[in-house]
Amino acid sequence: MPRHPVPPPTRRRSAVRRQPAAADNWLALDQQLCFALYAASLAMTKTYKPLLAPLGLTYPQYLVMLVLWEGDGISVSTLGERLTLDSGTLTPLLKRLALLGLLQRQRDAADERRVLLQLSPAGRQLKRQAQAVPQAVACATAFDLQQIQCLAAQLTTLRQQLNATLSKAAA
Amino acid sequence: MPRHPVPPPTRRRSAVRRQPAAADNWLALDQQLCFALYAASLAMTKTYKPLLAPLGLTYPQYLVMLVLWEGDGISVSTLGERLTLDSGTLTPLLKRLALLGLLQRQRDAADERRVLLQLSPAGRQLKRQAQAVPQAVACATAFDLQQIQCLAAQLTTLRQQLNATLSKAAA
DNA sequence: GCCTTTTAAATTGTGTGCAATTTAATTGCT
DNA sequence: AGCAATTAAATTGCACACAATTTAAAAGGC
Repeated sequence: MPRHPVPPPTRRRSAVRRQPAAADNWLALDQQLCFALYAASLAMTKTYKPLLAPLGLTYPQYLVMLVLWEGDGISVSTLGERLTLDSGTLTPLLKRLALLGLLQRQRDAADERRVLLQLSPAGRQLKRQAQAVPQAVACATAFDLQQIQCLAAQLTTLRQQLNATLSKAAA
Repeated sequence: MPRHPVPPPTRRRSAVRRQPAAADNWLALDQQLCFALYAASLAMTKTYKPLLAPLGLTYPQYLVMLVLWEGDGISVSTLGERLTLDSGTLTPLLKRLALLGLLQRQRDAADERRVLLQLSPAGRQLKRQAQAVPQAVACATAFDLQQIQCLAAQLTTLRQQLNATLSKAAA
């Protein structure tokens, strides 16, 4: 029975002033948001997996298709801004979607640097099969619509704030 | 200027009965929770990166260290339950942490299947350097403590509910 | 005690994410 | 026009995540 009896507090650097608990708790508190976010995101991905398997899509691929179903003909960088992903992630992913026959990637004649993304008929068709996915996920959350929207709004605010902080740090 | 004029709605499969908008909106609404979660999680990871770089840790490695700082001597699978990660992810990650000299991995003498994780003195020392990280992140969120804790609680509930649904589906 | 079943890690292979670099095309400045 | 600076994708290399398989050890049934 390898229950660890809490490794004796070796290295209590001088008991002069015991940290007022708050310092220790920060590292636990931390886990409450960053880890809660991390674990929830992984759980969400796992929830989608069996629902997307019949469509032949991974979760990030599904997110790309969501954007393109709202409007295709956009460039890789526009897609990247929408999903906060860069070409390093998107290029191979888009090549796979092209290989699946869901879209075409073609250089913009007006600006040869850009690659424009066009859904194929099969890619458009797939939207119908995807219609059932969101409800299934909403059901899996056991949250009502209000809770879902409220939580989503908070997360969006959080993301924007984090990105704003990151932008400031870069400057 | 390759502004795309919205590809003319080719393939409007028979205008017999226009989908009542709700069906279309589900795929957009969906993006509000699952994508909000996804993007917020990525933004959180990016926020941690510069803060963890001085410690020589990646974000998942930091999460492992958080667990071990709360109590080491645990097995890989116990750690995995805590973080909802499996050995396929943890084994190489733990080998890197061992290579950094932050922990030792050793077979449990009482059960040779298990590998127990012991922090090294350097691993324990690192906790002090990590003390400043949570506050810096909390600051970057621009949320107050109440908001952070409330959001974390909702995300934990969400994760538990999703996992419960996944368990049921497996049965 | 033997043998099947279960369990714990490790391994293999695929698919992200992202930093850093490279390549190619456009823009801006003079 | 000519050239430096900028921009868009692609590429390279590293580190997760995870399904599926493998290996080895322990547990259970008879």
